[in-house]
Amino acid sequence: MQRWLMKTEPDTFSIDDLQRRKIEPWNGVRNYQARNFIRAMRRGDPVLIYHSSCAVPGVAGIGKVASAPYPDPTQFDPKSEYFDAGSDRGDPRWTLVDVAFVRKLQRVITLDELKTLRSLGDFALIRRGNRLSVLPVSKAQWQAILALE
DNA sequence: GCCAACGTTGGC
DNA sequence: GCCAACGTTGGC
Repeated sequence: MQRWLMKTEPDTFSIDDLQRRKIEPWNGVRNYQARNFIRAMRRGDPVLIYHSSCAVPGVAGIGKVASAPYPDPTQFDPKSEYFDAGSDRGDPRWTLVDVAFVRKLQRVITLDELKTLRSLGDFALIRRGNRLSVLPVSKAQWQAILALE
């Protein structure tokens, strides 16, 4: 089992939206490194849901991977903002998983707090200039983050 | 294959 | 809204 962190912009899709929907196809990831992490996901893997590009960026809740990785259908939909004319149906370029709601945190654990957590070690989320929207979280990092709740 | 231009992400 | 970081594109 591996642990992950997935970013979402709460103005577009927040932890509350995930709670209402219960399960959501996590479409629109269009970065090869993030895609490769998605392809390594397995059903049941725990996921930190992170709110980005908002007033208080931080970890807002917990989800879990609820499907095997499969081709992101939006890449073949010309009407979708995620359409990719270069993707081949025989060998789709972009992959997603379904993410299920597990719980909201009692409070958002902010990026500011995470930056001060020495125990996180080298963590991609708090590296300067980081833009990865899907990244792995070690067991130690997972526990250190949730200990702040 | 290099690299300048351009686009996107995301914190502030 | 600004801008640093960095990925992608395309001319050469």
